[in-house]
Amino acid sequence: MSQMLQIHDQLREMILSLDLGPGERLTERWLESRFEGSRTPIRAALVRLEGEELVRRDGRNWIVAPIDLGELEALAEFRIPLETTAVRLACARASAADIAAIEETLDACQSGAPREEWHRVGTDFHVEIARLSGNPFIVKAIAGAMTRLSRARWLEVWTEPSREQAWREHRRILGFIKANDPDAAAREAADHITDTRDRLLRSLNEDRRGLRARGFAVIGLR
Amino acid sequence: MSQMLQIHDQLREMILSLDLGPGERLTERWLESRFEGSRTPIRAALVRLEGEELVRRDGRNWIVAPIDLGELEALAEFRIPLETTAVRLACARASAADIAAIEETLDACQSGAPREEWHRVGTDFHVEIARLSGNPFIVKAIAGAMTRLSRARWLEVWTEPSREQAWREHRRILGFIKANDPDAAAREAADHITDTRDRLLRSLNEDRRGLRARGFAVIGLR
DNA sequence: TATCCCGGTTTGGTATCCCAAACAAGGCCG
DNA sequence: CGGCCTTGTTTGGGATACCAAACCGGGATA
Repeated sequence: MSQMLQIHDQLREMILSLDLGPGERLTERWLESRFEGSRTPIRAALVRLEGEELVRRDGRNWIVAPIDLGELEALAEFRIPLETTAVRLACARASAADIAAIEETLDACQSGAPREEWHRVGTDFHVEIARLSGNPFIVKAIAGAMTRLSRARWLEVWTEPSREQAWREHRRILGFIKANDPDAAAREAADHITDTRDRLLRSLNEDRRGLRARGFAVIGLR
Repeated sequence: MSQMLQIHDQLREMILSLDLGPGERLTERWLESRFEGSRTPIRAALVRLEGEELVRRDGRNWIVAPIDLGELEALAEFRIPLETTAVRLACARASAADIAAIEETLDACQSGAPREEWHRVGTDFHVEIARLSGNPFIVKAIAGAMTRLSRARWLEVWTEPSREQAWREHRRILGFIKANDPDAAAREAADHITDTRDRLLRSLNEDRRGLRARGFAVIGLR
């Protein structure tokens, strides 16, 4: 693979895993030594990441895109019509095998699994469901939304019950798709998005102090 | 403005206006002489345009993204839930002044206006409506969708009646928002998207010969 | 002591250079 | 005569060189 793509992927991973702090400045020279490549591929990777809004310009400088917790509401508002549409289409179009494959990945994530695993599966679920819709625009839009959500979800304090709750909701959505009940699936999907948003916001609100202590500027959180 | 952004904007314009044919190869050296800049900013512009899917890689080469007329259905399917949501939100959130501003741009486009004007206003309308929703994710998604539609709409043979029809539908959507009737606005918006898609597909189907004559590969058109 | 100014340093923006791989054309061999 | 290989050219990928602007810090000054 080209060096630029390697750098892009690594940098992306570092950003999404909060290895690089939101708002942190990135100098091309630092990245140059960090990745042992010249500025050319680094620059390309940065431009690419800028398109994904994971990196942003601040004047002439590059910075890791800050997390704006205020956009969590807008994000849910955006996801609801898309995901309800996605599950409706999935009812009409998904094959039993596709559904079974998603069921398997859900089952593979047991209570004991590491947090990274839960995080990834919880995100991928929505993208995979979107894929069942067969509509590439919906898939890309949801994938983008989940990416934007991803870092905020790392900030959340995950309790066992809330984790189980989300898992059950995923399971229910999938069940309604399997049962070919588009209305119920859509209702369940919308509720799930709302619930998840509320859980996330509640957790962040309760943990404001903890967030600040960990050095996160809690911006946009009402 | 930086040279890279100038190149990006110009190239983007050339692509969207079909000045550069879909599928046409772009060599960095040609762009270098065309824009009288070095390869560095040109490559950055290309990477950026790749993110907008206006340019694509074909092996090691850069090409102008082909038009896939087969995605027109998926595009409508994607837009309907988003735009119905947008108009609903607009009913709740838009100020009279915002609505009036859009009305004005509609009125400013009279029958005698050049085709470019109609094209632009017809595209911008949807983005402006989305903006009334106050949700930046919806705005960006719809803007992206309209960009993807843009080139296909240039291929359409525009008749005076169909142009008037679209204008009336825009007017009606706006009217329902103004009247604060979200259900009617949503229904109208969905119908408009469906109608527009059908008009476009019908026109392209009837004009297959013309398209081929103009050198367009009619791919993905059922 | 607070402020302003100035020069040195760092940074991103651009131009060039080098390279390996892809490509195309021409010639060689079967 | 046709297919294959060779070789010269073109292309994109990466590295480096150079520049102007932004930034920073220290010293002079009010």
